[in-house]
Amino acid sequence: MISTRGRYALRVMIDLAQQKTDGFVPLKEIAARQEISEKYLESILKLLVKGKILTGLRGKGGGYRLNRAPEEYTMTNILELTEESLAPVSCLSKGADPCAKTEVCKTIAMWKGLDTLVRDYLDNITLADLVK
Amino acid sequence: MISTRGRYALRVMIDLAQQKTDGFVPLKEIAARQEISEKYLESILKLLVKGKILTGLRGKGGGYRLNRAPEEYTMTNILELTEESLAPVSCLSKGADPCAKTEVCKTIAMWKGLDTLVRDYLDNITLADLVK
DNA sequence: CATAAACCTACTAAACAAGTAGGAAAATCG
DNA sequence: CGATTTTCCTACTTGTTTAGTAGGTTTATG
Repeated sequence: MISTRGRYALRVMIDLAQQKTDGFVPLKEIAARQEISEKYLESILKLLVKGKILTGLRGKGGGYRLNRAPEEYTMTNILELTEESLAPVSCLSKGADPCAKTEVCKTIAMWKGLDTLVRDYLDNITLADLVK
Repeated sequence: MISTRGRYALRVMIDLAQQKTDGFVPLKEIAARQEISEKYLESILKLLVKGKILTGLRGKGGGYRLNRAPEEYTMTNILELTEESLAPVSCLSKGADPCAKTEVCKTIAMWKGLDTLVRDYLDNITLADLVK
């Protein structure tokens, strides 16, 4: 289940993609438009900056800006920064300790199939698709 | 992300489907085979009995038994009993309070698409497929 | 130098996951 | 009946995560 964090991140990205200016947009404005607490949003934007999908600029005239064109962001790009893991089961998470029962596990193929299905779906939707 | 509860439930169902006897199988045996704590497993089996996919019989000679043939159980049938919700976002959960922003939400179509995708996938895998 | 902005650290409250403990009720068998 | 086996039921614990808050520091502009 995608968390509030991920859904908010997505809303921010959409908000930024919709701004026609190519300047920096202050958090305050985004928070107001999206009706999300400034402080909480701040912690989410920090993740997006750290993940290099946004740039933040301090000081007067500063704010946040997309690093690429909306077509260049997939849902996976955005959500993997906030969600820790998009895998359906923990043993398929990136860097998970390998399961001792892999050999006898009757379910792993099913989970891998689901993982691929979800990932393909999210990889093929871009920010531009949502803004349209 | 599917919880331990859900994964254990699935393992139990597979375990029961693999028993050739059509009698009742005591929890103790399942727990031993699956290497899961008896007490924890108990709380999971309670959910499955409550959800009517297993029957429990008390007393000597008692235990648990599948209610239907393995082909008759879909993954959704099993997982929805332990997972609270299989929806990708909370506003799509059964009985969720409707989102006030539905009208303007740019993401709902994407989430519905994902929900359908996952549900179709899990609806078309049966317990029998995993036991094979 | 004032102001506006991102950045950073720390804290809180509530919910949930995973697991534990102890006993009550029911069925069987001698 | 009475011992045993088994599910059923209630309650507790412990750790982690979510969602959010608070307050201050750094950086850039005019």
